Amino acid sequence: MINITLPDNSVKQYESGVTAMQIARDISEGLARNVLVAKVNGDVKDALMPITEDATLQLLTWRDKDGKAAMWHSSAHLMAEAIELLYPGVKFGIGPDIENGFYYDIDFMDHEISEKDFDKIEKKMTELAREKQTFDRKEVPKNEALEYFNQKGDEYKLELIEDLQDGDITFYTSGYFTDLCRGPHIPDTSPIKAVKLLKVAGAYWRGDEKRKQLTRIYGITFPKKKELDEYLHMLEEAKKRDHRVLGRELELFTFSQAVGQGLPLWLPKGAQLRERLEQYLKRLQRDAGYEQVITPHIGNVNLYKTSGHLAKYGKESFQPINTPVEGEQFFLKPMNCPHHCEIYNARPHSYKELPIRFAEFGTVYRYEQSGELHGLTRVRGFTQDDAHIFCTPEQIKPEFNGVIDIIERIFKALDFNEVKVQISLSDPDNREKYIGSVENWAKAEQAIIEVAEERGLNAVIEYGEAAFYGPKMDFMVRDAIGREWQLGTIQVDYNLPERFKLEYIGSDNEKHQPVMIHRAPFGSMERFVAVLIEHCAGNFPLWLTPEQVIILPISEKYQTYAEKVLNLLKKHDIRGIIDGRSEKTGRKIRDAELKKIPYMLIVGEREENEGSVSVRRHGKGDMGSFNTEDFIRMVDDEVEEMINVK
RNA sequence: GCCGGGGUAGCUCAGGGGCAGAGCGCUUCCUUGGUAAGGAAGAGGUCACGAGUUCAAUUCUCGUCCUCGGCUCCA
Repeated sequence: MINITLPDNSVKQYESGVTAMQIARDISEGLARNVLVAKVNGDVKDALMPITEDATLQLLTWRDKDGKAAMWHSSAHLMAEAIELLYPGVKFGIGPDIENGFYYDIDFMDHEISEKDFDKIEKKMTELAREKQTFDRKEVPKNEALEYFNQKGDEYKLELIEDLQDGDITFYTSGYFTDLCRGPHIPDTSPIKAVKLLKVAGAYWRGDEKRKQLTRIYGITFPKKKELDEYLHMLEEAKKRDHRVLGRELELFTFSQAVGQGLPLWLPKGAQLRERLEQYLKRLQRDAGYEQVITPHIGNVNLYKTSGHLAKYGKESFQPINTPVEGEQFFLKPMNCPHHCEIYNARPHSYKELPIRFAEFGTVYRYEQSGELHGLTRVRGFTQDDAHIFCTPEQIKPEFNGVIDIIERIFKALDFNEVKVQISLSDPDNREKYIGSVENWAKAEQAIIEVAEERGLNAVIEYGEAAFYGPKMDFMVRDAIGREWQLGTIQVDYNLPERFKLEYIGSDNEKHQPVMIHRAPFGSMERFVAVLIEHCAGNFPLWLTPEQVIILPISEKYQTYAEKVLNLLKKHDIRGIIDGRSEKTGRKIRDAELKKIPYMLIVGEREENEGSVSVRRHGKGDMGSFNTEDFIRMVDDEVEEMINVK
């Protein structure tokens, strides 16, 4: 007999060899129907795998992340089975589950495949799923495994098996399809009720661009049709929020072929919005002891020799600018740090001055690969909300705290309420790839971990993810429809202080090297605005939005009164416009709603007589009549509340 | 950079070897109104750019640029 500990800490005894499925059935038939896989002593296993020793057991269903993963991985097998039946002779690469669904990389040989074929494959998958095919696991000796795929003529699987140890190889068979697979899988195909193939794309075998490109088909499955519909609705919603579409509709930014790929042009409304963001951050930074600096857009090639960037990125970036002077070369700056180091070096510093914080909205240029460019999230010219903090090793911790204060204020002011933090530290088994002393790294990493703990940040620590020059902390936000975006970053740097020979005189009258901290709460203005647009679907917070108020006179007779109201708003720094067209009120309201202007003020005879405005809130409807002064106070209060959140 | 879609009016898109199309938007006129589309008329195009095939190319072929979905990359 073995002891099985369930999540509620109750312990049950079973015969050795019992399966998770049997235990589930023992608890309730309903649970057994929903079990997809099981976590046995912390490892996710097939629900039908015999358990032969004492174990903690957690039964996983569609509600669990690992349950979904198993379902989608099994769906990848199901898709492969359908494709093998429809296109005999195709060869298979790998087919894992991913965050949303699964894919399979397939060499279709002579078959042409496109989205037009999805319908046929989906139908076949649904048909096979209804057969309630079981996923049967089998351990296979290496030579047998090779023999199987040799006969099948699948060189991709053969290559995968070559890399595996004899004894570690398992096959899963479902219906007519057998695949090399570690598992785990769901018990049978019956939970796969709704199937949708999403897109087809090319992907190199093993991610190597020198090797053959396979066809990758992405798909997703659900246990209920309704859930699939909801998912597809979410995708539609995401499409509507696409910042490239909203950016055009709301006249925020554009691109021009004539100017060049990946070089955004900010339109007046977009520039206004961006400037407001910059002003806001500048104010926070001024209060936190930062000093603004301004540096040129280019730097002499020698600057980048010193920084080391030339050797690493020179060929893959924008090429140098030549001058009439033979041999003189300048580079567009790909980052602001070297310039800021030179500012630091402009005169000697005492320890009493530290920390020194230089801030600059610095525009930089990086030659990103053409296929990587995407709207405002990935561009070739962008502005970082950059700052560099020069401090002593002891000051790392308070400086991190100060930066996090700023980042948290910003996220709150912009309604990003779910924030995750990733702390990237060095790989303890691979010390030699990092620059800087072991003691300094330990000190900095300790400081970062402590800060995260003391502040109760929702943080994960990743060892080996640090840059060669220092550990870092990255901030991820979840947007309104559940997608995660990486925004702010704080990075410790031991490299540039060394390369630029940065120093300060300590209390011991000796020279010491300061630590440099790079930080950008937004990341870049471009990327941040893109994420913000998609987060709020273009409905910007009142304090930030280009036009806060639109005045809608009922008819041209009230144009003068509308102008009077507008002037009053202007005096209180409220941004507004008048829709003076000879259209009906219904029409003006509709257009203002589509332009996502937060407040609509309808004014006619009644309002003119009373000195009032009829207020309509975007997306919410009629709020009734307000004394104009009261309305102004309401707007002021709403703006204050957003900006001054603690 | 690589693979695969695509580029026709400001936007969304239809069309197709021989007169360039629709809806929305825009302009003008009529209408002067009360919480999501009032009516009429009009303007607007080198069919991305360059070459080739053809009596004739927006349409077919090739190249370039741009764009979209992936892959790779990301100081």
